[in-house]
Amino acid sequence: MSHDHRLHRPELTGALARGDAAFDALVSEPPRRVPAGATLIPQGSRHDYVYKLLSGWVARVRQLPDGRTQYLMVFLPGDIFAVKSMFVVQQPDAVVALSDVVVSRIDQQRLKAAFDADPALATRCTWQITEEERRLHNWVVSLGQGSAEERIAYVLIEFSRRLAHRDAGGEGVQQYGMPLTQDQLGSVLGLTPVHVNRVLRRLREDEIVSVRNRTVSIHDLPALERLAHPLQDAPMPGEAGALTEGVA
Amino acid sequence: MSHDHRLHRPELTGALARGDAAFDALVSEPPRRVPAGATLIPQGSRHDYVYKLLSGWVARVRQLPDGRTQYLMVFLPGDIFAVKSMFVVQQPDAVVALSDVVVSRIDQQRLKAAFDADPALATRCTWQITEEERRLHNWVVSLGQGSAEERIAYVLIEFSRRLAHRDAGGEGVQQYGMPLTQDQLGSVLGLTPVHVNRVLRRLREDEIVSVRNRTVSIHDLPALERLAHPLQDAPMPGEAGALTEGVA
DNA sequence: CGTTTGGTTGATGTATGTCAATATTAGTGG
DNA sequence: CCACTAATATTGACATACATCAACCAAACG
Repeated sequence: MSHDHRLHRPELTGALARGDAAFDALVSEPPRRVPAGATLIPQGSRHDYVYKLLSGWVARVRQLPDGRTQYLMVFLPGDIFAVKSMFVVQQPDAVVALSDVVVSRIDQQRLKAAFDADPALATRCTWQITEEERRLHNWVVSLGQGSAEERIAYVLIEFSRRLAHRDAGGEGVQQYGMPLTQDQLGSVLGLTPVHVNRVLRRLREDEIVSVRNRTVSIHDLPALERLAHPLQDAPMPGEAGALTEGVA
Repeated sequence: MSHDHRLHRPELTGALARGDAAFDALVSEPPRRVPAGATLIPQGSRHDYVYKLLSGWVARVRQLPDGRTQYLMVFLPGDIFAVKSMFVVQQPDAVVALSDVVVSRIDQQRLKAAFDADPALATRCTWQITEEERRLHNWVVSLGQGSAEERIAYVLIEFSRRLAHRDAGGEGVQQYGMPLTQDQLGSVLGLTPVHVNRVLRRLREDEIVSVRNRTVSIHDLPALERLAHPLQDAPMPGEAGALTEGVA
């Protein structure tokens, strides 16, 4: 968990790190291993745990009564998810493992007690939701205004940034593993899998990105960013910059 | 601020009410009156206040560099907004008044201090973000999967419910004022204003809802709910499972 | 090896966008 | 209260991005 100092309040850095540690300290059970495709939280069920994702990819999914499916959020290692458990009885969405995954979890009641007792932990949890909200805002913009091409470019860049963030704090990574199938990508993007396929083909033919074998290879990052550009948040000063490091 | 006991944890009711009162107690300046169309928070600016909306409608808006516009959230009286100010330096989106509005506000630093000192207030703030997140999830589903008709039906019902919630706690209200222009509705829904117009005409001709004069009149609520149904969150009652099992 | 799952491609349909003109309503100042 | 203007709403003709349907192919996999 790290954050961009142009965006986030730098005075929180310490509290966030302490909150993160406090979270880990509360974990009592050993981490759980969950295979790809498994459901961590079934949709509509009562649920009493909050999770931290240690490795692998996980997604929040909503299935409509008539079968349509929308992915609402993709979580990457370091993310805390289902913080909502502290506030709601039922999770209105399922959470599923996109790849083999390792998570640790805490009972919501224990966590809520600690939340009340430790402001740093409260800050860390609230920060996580705030961060999710930011991503959701971008998501809404993407779905509401973006063309298929823009949405795809955007999501591929977002993944790259978020992954790089953790590993290196660098600009983004040009190649990364991405367990989503084209079908799932469609459900993330609100597009048909065949349309996803066609757009990916075009991007590949134009030598911008290729997505093959669960691997994304960005060949022409500037071009990709140009495509995604209108959807970036905070069109701030110079250019869409890297997310920078934080946290010791 | 009230909540659904089928969804929210009942044990929080007290803390939420206390947190709400704590928020009000922190307000030092008299409420501010803001005229329709005014910008409360400009996009991309540094901002240091958290607000509570006392009356009127307010929205969070994102303007893309090429002019496209997406509304990200509509706030109704009772909502606390810009809680994010406690965590981020810059607001990536503008917040504008959709109607004449009255708000009270608190400096983020004072609020953050109180947040750290008073778990009930922290709970209230975090609850608000959680609630926003829930709405955003529904929003993403709506944009990603809904047809124009479904989205419109859904948004009209959501407004009705949220308004009724506050006033009566009842089911929803059949008639209410709604300051959004068709153009703005389009920016909320990710649709063209002319398409919004056409769909509204159809709904009016079918005697389901009419939107005229900044007033929404629901003539056939069951029909409207039937249209919006697939997009509702939390297929609450027992079943709804359906999503692939597979845990090991 | 056959079966499955995911990917690729074509032909065709449709919901929604675009462009553009006209009507209506809402302000505004005289 | 009227005349003028600017917003907003309405409608039509036409364009297109994306969906749908339906094959076929290529890895992955037991």
